[in-house]
Amino acid sequence: MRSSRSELLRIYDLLLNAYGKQNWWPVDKEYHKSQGTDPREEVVIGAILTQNTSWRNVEKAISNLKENKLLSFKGILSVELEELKALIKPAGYYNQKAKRLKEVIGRTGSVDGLKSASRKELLSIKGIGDETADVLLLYAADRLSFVIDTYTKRIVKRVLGISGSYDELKTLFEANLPKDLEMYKEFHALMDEHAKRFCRKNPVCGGCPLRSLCLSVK
DNA sequence: CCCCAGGCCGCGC
DNA sequence: GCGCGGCATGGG
Repeated sequence: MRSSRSELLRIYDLLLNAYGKQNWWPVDKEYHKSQGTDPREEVVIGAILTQNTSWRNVEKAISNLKENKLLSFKGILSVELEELKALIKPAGYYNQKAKRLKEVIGRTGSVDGLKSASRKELLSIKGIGDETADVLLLYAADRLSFVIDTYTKRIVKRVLGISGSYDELKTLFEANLPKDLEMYKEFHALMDEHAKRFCRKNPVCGGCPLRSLCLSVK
C-alpha cells in the first residue's frame, strides 16, 4: 500500500495546521491541585464514561463526581454503587459503567500500576476493550500505544482507502510514525476533531483540510 | 419522529 | 474470527 509513512505524516501535518494542538486528554488540573488528587485518575474515569457517548454528556457526569469530591480512584471505590449510578447517569449505560468503573479501578489499583500492566492484562478486565486499553496506556500512563477509534477508521478508509481490523490499523500507525508520545496523543485528538468537523458520517467535503489528498472527495 | 455519540460484552455462527 | 443486539442519556 503505497508509502503509508508519508501519507500519514501528511495527514498529521494538515490536521495540526488546520486545528492546532488539542492538548488531550482534557482534565481539570486546577481541581485536582486543590483536592490533592491525581489528574491521571480522571483520564481513566473519563475513558470509561465516554464509551459510545458524547463528551458533552460525560462532562455532566464528571461534574457530578466533582461536586461530591469523588473524581478519584479512592472516591469511586468508596461511594455506594447505587449512588455512583445516579451520579453518572447523564453519561448513559450507567448500570454497566458504574460497575465497570469499580471493577477497572479495583483491578488496576493505581495509575502507577498502569505503567507496568500489559495491554493484554488490561483487556482481560471487563469494561476495557481495545480503544480504552490504548487510551489508558497513552493518556494515563504515557506509554507509546496508538489509539484507534471509529473516527480514525472512517478517515483512513475515506482518505487513503485503507480498511482493516483494530489491530491492523494500530500496527499501521505504529509502524509508520515516529516513536513520539506527544505526536501519538495529538494525532488521535486531531482525528477526533476532524471527524466532528468534516469527516462526519455524512461528510462535509467543502473546505476540508484533507481535500488535496483524499481519495473520496465529493 | 428520526439519528448519533471519543465502545464493550456475550452470543451465535 | 466476525456480525449482531443490548446497553441509555441528551442534543441536533
